[in-house]
Amino acid sequence: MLSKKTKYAIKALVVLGKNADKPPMQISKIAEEERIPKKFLEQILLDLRNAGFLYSKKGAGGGYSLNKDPKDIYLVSIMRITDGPIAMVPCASLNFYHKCDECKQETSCGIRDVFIDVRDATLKILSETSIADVIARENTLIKV
Amino acid sequence: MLSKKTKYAIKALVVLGKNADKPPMQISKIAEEERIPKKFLEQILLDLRNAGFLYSKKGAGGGYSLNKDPKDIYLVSIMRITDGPIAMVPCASLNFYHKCDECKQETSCGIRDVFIDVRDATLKILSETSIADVIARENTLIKV
DNA sequence: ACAATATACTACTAATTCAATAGACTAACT
DNA sequence: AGTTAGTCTATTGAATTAGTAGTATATTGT
Repeated sequence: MLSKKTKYAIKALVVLGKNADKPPMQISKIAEEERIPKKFLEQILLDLRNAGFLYSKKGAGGGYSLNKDPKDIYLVSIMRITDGPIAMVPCASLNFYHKCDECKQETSCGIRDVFIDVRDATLKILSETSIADVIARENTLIKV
Repeated sequence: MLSKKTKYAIKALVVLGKNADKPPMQISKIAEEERIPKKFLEQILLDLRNAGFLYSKKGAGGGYSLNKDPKDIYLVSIMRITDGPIAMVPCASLNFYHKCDECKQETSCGIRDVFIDVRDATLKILSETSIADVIARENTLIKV
């Protein structure tokens, strides 16, 4: 399951993506619009900022805005910041690899082999889908 | 992430699949071979038994054996018993659907739309891969 | 300068889930 | 009867996740 943290992160980035040409948006406004606990969102946006996805400005008239083109923010990057690994087993993770405690010989593990395939299939989608794509999908869904 | 419960379940089924033509295998033996805490494995095997995948026999000479052909036990079925949903968001789940608390209009949610694709990609692999396939993969990996 | 606004940062708490353990019970075989 | 092995329910402990609190810092407008 996706953590709420990740879901909130994507929602916030989508909102900020739609807001791209306007002045920065405040945490409280994003929180209200997306029904996200404000203080929790605050932490999430901070993580995204520290990872270089967001620009922030303090003080009156401040807030958050995207620091990149929505086309260049892929879901996989967000998920790795907020949730960590994409793979369902640690031994199949590219960026967060570690050995399974109980595993005897990883190289010949059939489970790992299958879940490497699952990881690749998931990764293909998540590394091809950007915030701009999510927004585009929403627009399509609304029209239909 | 896959729960340890699911990982242990698959490991146990693989062992039992390899043991298919022999007398039933005891929990303690499976636990030892696969380095799984015995009492925990006990519960897992019980779940799999209650779901119809295993046959069990009490008393001396008893133990567990598969109740189905390893070809007919798909990873997706096991995961749904031990972990529940396959999808990464509840609103994209086929068998364990429920609405996201904070979601306003699900039908036009871009996140859901993407994660339905992820679910389908995952599902394709997991519903095509059986215990027999996992065993076959292991054999191939050992040979190479 | 000062008040108001808004993010930055750290620490903490609550709730939930996951992993594991314990123990008493039932069935089967010798 | 005694031993072996699964059945079943409850409980505990650990880890993770979700959310809250409070203080510090930066920016703007008057």
